[in-house]
Amino acid sequence: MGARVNKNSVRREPKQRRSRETVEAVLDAVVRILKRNGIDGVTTNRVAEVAGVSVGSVYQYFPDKRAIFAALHDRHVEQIAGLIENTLVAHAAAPLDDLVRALVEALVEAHGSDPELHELLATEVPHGADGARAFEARLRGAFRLAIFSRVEERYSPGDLDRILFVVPLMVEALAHGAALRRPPQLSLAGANEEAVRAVLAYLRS
Amino acid sequence: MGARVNKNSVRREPKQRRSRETVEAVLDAVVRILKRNGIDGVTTNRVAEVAGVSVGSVYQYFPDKRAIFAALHDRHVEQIAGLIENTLVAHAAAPLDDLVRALVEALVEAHGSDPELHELLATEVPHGADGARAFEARLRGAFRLAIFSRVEERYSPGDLDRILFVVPLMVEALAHGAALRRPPQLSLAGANEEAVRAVLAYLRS
Amino acid sequence: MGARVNKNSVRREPKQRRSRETVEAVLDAVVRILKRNGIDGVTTNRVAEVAGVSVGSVYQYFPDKRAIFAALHDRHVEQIAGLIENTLVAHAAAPLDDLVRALVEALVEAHGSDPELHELLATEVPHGADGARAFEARLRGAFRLAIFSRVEERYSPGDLDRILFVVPLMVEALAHGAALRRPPQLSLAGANEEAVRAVLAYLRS
Amino acid sequence: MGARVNKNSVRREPKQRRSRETVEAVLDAVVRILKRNGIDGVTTNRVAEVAGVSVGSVYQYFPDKRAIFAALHDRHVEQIAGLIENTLVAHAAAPLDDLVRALVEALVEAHGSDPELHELLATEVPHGADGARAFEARLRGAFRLAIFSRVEERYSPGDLDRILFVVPLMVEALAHGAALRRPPQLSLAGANEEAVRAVLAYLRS
DNA sequence: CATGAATGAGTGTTCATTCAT
DNA sequence: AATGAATGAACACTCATTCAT
Repeated sequence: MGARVNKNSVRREPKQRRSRETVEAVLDAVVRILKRNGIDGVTTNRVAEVAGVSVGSVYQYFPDKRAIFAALHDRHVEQIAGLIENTLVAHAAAPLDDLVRALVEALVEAHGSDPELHELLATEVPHGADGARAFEARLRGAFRLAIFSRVEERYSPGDLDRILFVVPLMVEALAHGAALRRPPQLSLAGANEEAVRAVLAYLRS
Repeated sequence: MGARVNKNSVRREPKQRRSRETVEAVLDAVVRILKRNGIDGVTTNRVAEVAGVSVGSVYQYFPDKRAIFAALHDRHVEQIAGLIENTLVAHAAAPLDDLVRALVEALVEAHGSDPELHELLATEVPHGADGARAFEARLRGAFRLAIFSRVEERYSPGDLDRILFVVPLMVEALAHGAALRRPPQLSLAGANEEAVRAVLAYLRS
Repeated sequence: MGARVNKNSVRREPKQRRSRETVEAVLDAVVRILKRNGIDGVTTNRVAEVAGVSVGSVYQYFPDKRAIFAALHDRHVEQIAGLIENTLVAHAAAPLDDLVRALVEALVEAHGSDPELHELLATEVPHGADGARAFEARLRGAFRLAIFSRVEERYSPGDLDRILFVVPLMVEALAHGAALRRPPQLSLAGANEEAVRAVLAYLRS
Repeated sequence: MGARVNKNSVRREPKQRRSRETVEAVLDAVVRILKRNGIDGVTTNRVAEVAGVSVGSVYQYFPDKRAIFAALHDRHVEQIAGLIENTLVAHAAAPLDDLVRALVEALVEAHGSDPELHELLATEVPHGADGARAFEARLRGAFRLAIFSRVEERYSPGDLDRILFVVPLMVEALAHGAALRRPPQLSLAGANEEAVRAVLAYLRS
């Protein structure tokens, strides 16, 4: 029986791994082309070529071109949300100041590590309103977790709603701004610090 | 000489008015199509048709398709910036609380009055990184004006840079969020209020 | 006034002529390719090339590929129907024998003059059931005219329906057969003659 | 020896049965898809799926897609020819009138029992000229048998050729017409009757 | 023999752009 | 300037066919 399970799993797993690998390869190819040639360079044939698969295979995994972009956005959102969740776990026992600082820094880092990609994703790669809303909701979920897990903080449900409305938007906007829209006079560290201050000022008000 | 100037002006003005009208008609046509058929429905030929001009005329005013989108974003940015500037003038003598509240409300109103368009502009209509940066810079300019004009507030240059980094991003993000990303439990007024609180908390910190 | 009419007509006519010419060119191109490369050689791009126009222009006149085939069938049907109507006019005063003989011969000639095309049209070029029915109806209309115009023949409405059911089918089938499905032992003239005999035998029964 | 033959036959037969079953399944699948989705819905992959076999298996039995269509036409021709042969056997001793009537009715029935399929086969499913000629020849063969078998009828070889040219074409055209191209005023029975009359009128002339 | 994932040549079609009128 | 028919490069996508398992 154990053998059977093994047999099944060794049969199914490679297929699933293959799938994931292909999907990742396609998404990476899109990113590479996006950076090299801009959105207009992203043709399904070129994506396939750069990903090292055939066009047909691309269409095995994505119903159409838009779906590729949607998946790219999803992957990105997932990365950011994962980052937040990790940060929260790592600072579960730390004072609020430190958590907020860590969160902001993590997001700035996320935006800053590949600013070009971020810009591209936000400004050129089409993503329906649903995608944008999903991003917000995912972020909110991550933050909800972060706040719930802190025993010392106690909020009424109404407070929680308001905080979960303000904080994700603030952190995302300031982190994005720190990485990509900093005015020339402001250093990255300074922007970072100011973002942390703003969030803490709100949380303490 | 006066005659010449007059002659020129009567000749040029109608022409310029004609130009502006055509440009506006084209931009409005894009918006209409965008809402009805999404970004993929926006073809230059259809834009011309809906605008009531010929394709050729569209190309008289825009070098290529991207330029149309760029102009659309520019118009939008200008509207928002104008709004801010108007609000600031109207509340030049008001207490800071009131100004901030008015600014937030004005932006929420701007986003909320045609949320569909906003969403579309932000998520579907391509706009290079330059466009996004220009938006930010324009907003910053409007806010700088708002702050400079208040004699009672005095900030060091460093403070000013930091404030001009944080506030526009916050206000824009929270107003956008209040109009379009509000969690179900939160009323528009509640979101408004919370946004104001957040901004004031930061400014007073 | 006459000048105005002229002006209008010289302006509109060339456009209409242009249209018809393009449509004919496209249809002729399809026929040429069909004979040279078979149905699989008929690609819209090749059709355009052979017709001496751009693909875009082809799509100005035909909504899609099937429409081209439909138009080809229509043209063909019209040619045959026209042939029948001409024959009938030319033999309006002739005895019935002669008319029938002339009709059969005209149709055999029509099928036989370009047998390859006929075969191709019937066997390879897709044409929905509607097309086939339209062909039949058109033929029936031509024959109805032929029979009505002969004062000497008098049929009850029921008879007429039956004749108009049998004769077009017979004539078409036998003429097609004489041109394209003749058994080896039978000469074209012999087949012709036999077809005429069959139709007359029926009409006299 | 007998043993060997047996051994071979028990081994081959199931295989052959399997083959026939697969072939039939494939052809039935084509018919089903044809009716549901038209000729453009007929893709080899879908055919395989609907037939419940793999694409690979389809290619085991058919060298390419056209061969599937050819087989479909062949099967259809065989059904009709078989029908004629059966009818002839059943009416071997009947008067000519009855035989002709039975033949016409059998063919009308054949066309009428699944008119949609017939239409599709004739108008959409490509079948090279060879196929059409083969159909004609097969029909002719069936009729030749029918005529030879009647001892009472005596025709000269020339007569026979002419009859074998006219009758199959007439019967096929009229039966097809009765089932699928009847004018609105004419009942199926009436069309039937008229077709019989026409054939008999010819045969007696 | 059977399978069905993978292939990639090739297709129909669109649409930004031009330019003769 | 304005027009809009014509262009044709380029694209998204399909599907007949293969072949490693």
